Amino acid sequence: MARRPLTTPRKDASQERSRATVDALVEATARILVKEGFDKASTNRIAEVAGVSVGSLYQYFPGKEALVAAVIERHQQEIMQCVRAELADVMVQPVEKAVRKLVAIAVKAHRVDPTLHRVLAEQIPRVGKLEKVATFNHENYVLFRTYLDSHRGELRVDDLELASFVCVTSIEALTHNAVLHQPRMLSDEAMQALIDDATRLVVGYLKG
Amino acid sequence: MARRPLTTPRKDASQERSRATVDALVEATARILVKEGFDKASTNRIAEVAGVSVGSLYQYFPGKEALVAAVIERHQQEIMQCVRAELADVMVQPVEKAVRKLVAIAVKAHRVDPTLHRVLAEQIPRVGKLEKVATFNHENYVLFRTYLDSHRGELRVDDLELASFVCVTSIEALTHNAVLHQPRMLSDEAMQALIDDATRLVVGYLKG
DNA sequence: GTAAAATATGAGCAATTATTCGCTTTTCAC
DNA sequence: GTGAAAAGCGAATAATTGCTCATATTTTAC
Repeated sequence: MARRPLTTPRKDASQERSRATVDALVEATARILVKEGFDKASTNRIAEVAGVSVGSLYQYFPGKEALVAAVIERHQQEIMQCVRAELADVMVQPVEKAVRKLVAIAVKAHRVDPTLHRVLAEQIPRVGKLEKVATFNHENYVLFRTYLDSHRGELRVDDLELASFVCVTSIEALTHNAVLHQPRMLSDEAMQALIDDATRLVVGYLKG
Repeated sequence: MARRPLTTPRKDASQERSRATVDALVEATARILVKEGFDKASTNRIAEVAGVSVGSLYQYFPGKEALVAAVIERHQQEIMQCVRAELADVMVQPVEKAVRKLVAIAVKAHRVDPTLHRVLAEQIPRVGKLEKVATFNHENYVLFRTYLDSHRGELRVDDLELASFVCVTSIEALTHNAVLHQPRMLSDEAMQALIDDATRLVVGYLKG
């Protein structure tokens, strides 16, 4: 078998300068996605906006898809960072308190760079490497499942798998649509009303 | 001002042969979307698969976006055709019956060509002409809002706008994810369990 | 039949986009 | 300081795609 040509794009950036380059490229991709949309995000354009040459781009990313994937990953890291701390103490709360908190957290998560979030949700074709990236929700699902397990006594649902699916899907959809598509719900009072109702929806379901 | 050149793509297909061409193009677009994905759907490829020339394509469609839009429209027509009849009698049912029926209808709707539905939901960037096409849900929203209005007496929600949003969003998300992402729920019993739970979720919320 | 209108063709041009590679500059290790 | 490795450069090339137009075929109307 022939050895892979040396021209294969390398991946790791060991020096600080190169880490800055990688950063600039990801940041530029995000900015273009938000300001100009997905189809304007060509490799040449990204490099230009990042202030680096295309050559450098291909040194760290095999193509545009990888850039977009990096943007998504970074965005999810940001969300998780802002959310992880609050998740811990939800686990030991009774159902009503826990669900209310979870909904609030979901809203908060969707308010981290909502414009980017919207573009990622609406403009990025989930193909190739981007296919699995939407697995974000699975983590939530497992966590919620665990919570239900340990509070089984308070609940009137028998199929916890199904219940987790119902709750996580509903909370995610409600907060997502509210933040990204319902301008009317952006005020603090409106959002509080949504949190109240979403909580009532889910708690009513769980406690029969 | 200069007159638009005569080369502007025309739109209507008056003869039967041309209607067949248009049909073949839309059908080919759908097939490519499903089998090869969005980015493989170039105008040349679409024409090739349809068995017509690119020239003919541009005679009826200004570009690829219009083709995709046509596919979406056709798909929604198919769904509506299969659903409209059932919708009518929901309006006069009491809450529990009505919601259960609505959920069942939503499931049915998502089972009309689910593969295409999935591609349309996940791979098509909502830009340009495709931006508004996702307004599908708004129709559901208005209809449901009307239903709540005329059954206000049975309900324990005060903000009907919010309630409509909560119910429609939840039902749509649950059925969509169940049909398209949860292989485990495809069996008839599993689907019945989902319908039961989704109904309980929404009815519990509406009747306090 | 025949002329006009409608429809179909596809090679080919234009424009865009992805990607490479020979070369320069910077940084690191000693 | 010096050599080697890392990082950066960008014009040039390759590949893809969108789209037109001069020409050919089919249909319609009379």
